[in-house]
Amino acid sequence: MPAAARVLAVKLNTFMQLSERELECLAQLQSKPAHVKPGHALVEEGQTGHKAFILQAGWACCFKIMRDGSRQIIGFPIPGDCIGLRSVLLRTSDHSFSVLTDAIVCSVDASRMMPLLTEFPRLAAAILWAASREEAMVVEHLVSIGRRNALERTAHFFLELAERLRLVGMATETTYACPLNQYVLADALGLSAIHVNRVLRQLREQGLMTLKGGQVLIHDVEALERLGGFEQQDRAGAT
Amino acid sequence: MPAAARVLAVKLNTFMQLSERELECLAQLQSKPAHVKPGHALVEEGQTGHKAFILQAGWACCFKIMRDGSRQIIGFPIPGDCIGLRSVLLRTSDHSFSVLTDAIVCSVDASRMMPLLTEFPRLAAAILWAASREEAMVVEHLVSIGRRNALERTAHFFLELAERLRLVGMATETTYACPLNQYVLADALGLSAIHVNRVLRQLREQGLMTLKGGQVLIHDVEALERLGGFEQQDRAGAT
DNA sequence: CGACGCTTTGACACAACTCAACAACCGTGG
DNA sequence: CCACGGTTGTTGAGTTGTGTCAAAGCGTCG
Repeated sequence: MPAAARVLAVKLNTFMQLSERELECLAQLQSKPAHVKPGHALVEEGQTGHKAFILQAGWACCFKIMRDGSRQIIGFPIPGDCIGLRSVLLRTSDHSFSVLTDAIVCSVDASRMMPLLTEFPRLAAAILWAASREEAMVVEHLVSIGRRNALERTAHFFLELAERLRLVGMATETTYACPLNQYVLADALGLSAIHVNRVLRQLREQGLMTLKGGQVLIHDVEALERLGGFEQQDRAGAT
Repeated sequence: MPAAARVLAVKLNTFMQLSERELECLAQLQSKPAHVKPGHALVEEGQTGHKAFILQAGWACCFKIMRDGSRQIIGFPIPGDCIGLRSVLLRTSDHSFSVLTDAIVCSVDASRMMPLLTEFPRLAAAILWAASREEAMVVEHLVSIGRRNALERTAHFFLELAERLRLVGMATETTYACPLNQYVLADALGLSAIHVNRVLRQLREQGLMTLKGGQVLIHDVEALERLGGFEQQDRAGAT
């Protein structure tokens, strides 16, 4: 299996042990990894070509654009995450994806996807599991925007990101690279860019965390978790 | 197949034609329908008993409680919807479910769920599809809270609800029964109950819609859709 | 060097929240 | 039958969090 295609396999493996045969199939599903430039849109909302991708390296975001031009970012896929899984199943994509940094993606052949699910049911279950985890993240995001104020919300966001990145070895306990600027953060957190700035300053002045030069530094994990109402998730799978 | 168990089947059938055998299995998965009283909690957050339910009649909501006691409602399952599908796959339930009116539910035997997915792959695909649709709703909700103001958000909410209810024959073009009070609406819309009241008044005074005595009346669909940025969804499935 | 993208800051406006009170509606029980 | 308490809806006044506008600081890159 090509090295790049292995990211997804590693992830699904945490849910259930996959056989040689299943792993091979998973690998065949993925095209040769392709480089993508920042700003490139992988999927446009409303698009009907049922495309899916697996992010191998780099940062991306999925979002919806409102009529007035503002946008809401739904989430930030990190390496190993599926992009546009839903658009394969539903007829059209209900949101857009674009790449934020130089990235590497494998596209997934959607036409081969459905038969695969039928042929390798365990793989289907694993994918269902991955989709569930993704939905859980969206739910947490929804709760955050609905019932946390800007400060709590931002604290929670960076903690959750830290945890996800740690799982794929892209973060230490207290620091990680984060190429998201304040405009992007604003669209994710449901705030204005200017307010994000104010909030980041507060977090900095209270000695909780710093975002500078694309690097997140968490100074006081405990206090930050208390502020953001963050709870370490048990993300192990079943069976 | 018991009449009550058919709700789900009808829904999945809109995605793909299911065989006799598959339908039968689907029916066997569901327990005898049980009555549930308002306020009853079906699933508690953090609970590890992997239970899932299918709502047959009545209204329910799924939500998360914050440390400070406030809550965010994620969504309102309506008849035919799955409750707690994710908690079967992830180890623990990440949010709570409770019933708002007198309701009828079938519980789904989770231990039989996983083997079933392996044995009836097409059923697994159908369930994956249903899960995708549910996630799309959560995403739309997220966008609403993040980037729409109270008025737009409320308009959008009642339109989306109308559309969903219409699919199961519980709404006409312009009216439906809606037993949600302003406190519940507030927790769903990420607002305070008092502000919901003001918003409802505005909608009423502008001749757009009325919520009175548990009945929603849409006076001007077009204007309401324009206000809420609502787009009729194509919800047909693939294959 | 200037242009550009991103960050930072201040002053002000406004949407939504809080608190407090009251009104309408209900089922219950005297 | 009416009085009652509980729930839900309604309204006003004042506060606060967040958005908007405007402008300046700072790096980087061509």
